[in-house]
Amino acid sequence: MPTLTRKGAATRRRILDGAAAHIREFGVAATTLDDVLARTATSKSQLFHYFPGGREELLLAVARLEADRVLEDQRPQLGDLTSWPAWWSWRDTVVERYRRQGGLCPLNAVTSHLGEGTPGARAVVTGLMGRWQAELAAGVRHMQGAGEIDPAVDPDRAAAALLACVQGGVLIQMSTGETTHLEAALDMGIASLRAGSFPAN
Amino acid sequence: MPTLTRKGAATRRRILDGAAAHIREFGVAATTLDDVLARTATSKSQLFHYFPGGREELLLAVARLEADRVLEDQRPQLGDLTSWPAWWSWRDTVVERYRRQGGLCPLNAVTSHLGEGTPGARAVVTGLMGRWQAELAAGVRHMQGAGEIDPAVDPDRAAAALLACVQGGVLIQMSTGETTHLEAALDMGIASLRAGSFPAN
DNA sequence: CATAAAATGGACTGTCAAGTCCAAAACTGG
DNA sequence: CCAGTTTTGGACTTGACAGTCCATTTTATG
Repeated sequence: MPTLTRKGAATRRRILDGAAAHIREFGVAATTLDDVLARTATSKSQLFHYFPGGREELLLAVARLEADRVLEDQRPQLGDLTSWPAWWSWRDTVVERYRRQGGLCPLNAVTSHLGEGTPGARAVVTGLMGRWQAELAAGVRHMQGAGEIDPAVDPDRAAAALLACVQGGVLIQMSTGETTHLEAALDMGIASLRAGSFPAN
Repeated sequence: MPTLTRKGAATRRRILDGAAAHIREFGVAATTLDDVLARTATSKSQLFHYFPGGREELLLAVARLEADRVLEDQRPQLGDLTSWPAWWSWRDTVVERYRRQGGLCPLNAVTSHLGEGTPGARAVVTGLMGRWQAELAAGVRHMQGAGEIDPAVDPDRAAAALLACVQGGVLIQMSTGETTHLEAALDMGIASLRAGSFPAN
């Protein structure tokens, strides 16, 4: 594996960012390697130099990039779910983030295009879900510690449900273009936490 | 548009079913027209005879097929949400349906491959969501009529949240292979209905 | 400045799959 | 059985796009 010079690292990053941008704009199917090259003013040999695995490796890298972005875009609210106002503030952040993104989810697009055959693609999504759920669960535990949530609630299960609310809301937004479902589901999820109306198991 | 003879209709159906089956087995990306032809013992000219729009039209037809199947697989429970046991029974049906399907959703796969460019693809999903939500909302209204759900709850909004729970649960199952999230979200959703812990707006 | 390693340009190849075409066969209704 | 329509076979065309290759330039380092 060749060591990257500063220039090399910059080129690699340019390709990666360009690919991500093009995908966000036109979708995965409509993104060819040549498109990326044209947009980033690079050549084939460069792309294959930095991504020896070709298209697949590049898409996977984009997936990782987008996955990281998802959590970053929820900072700092996601890491600070320590009061009801904080939960609502997180809710608003999420809704706003996806509203801005418009009815399309680059991460879902990329992984669904990489498809089942690619073990790496699944891992990226699974990892993201795991981290996300863990942070939500931490928030639930904190609220339990503060006596705001019934201690009988299973934090992981509650976090799982909440995560599903977000995912479902976003998925539906992808076809309707509206965030109505996302908002309704989040509101219900948080209200449910608060009311302690979670089933025990 | 030529009128279909009995034989022609049979061939068309064979192609459609074969395409759907192949997609469920290998995914959209790994499904070429030639694959479908081989599996269904038909020829190119037949495929283009019955699906003049080619691949895109075929995929759209598959999407419609899968969309219909989604609701059908929830019968009769979905249409009969008239008591709490009925709601739980519906819940079990949904979970079981997706467990059987395994971690992959042909409908999502197809539409995400058709991508944004295709107005028809969106319409199929939007239509499905609309019908689904309407049936859930009807169930909520019925329960309100029976005095089992707080009349202050907005049935459409509650149905929207519930639908998001299902979608999110399924989406997560696509990467984890587990139905844990789906179950947690559904349990929360129904419990929330029952407890009347829905936010008013 | 010399040398090796890394970076770059871009032409070239091979493959694969969508879509076209026409002629032959089968079916329909009278 | 006949004329018209639908159905079928499968070869052929076309285009696109991933991936290869090698020559050249640039950069790092002692």
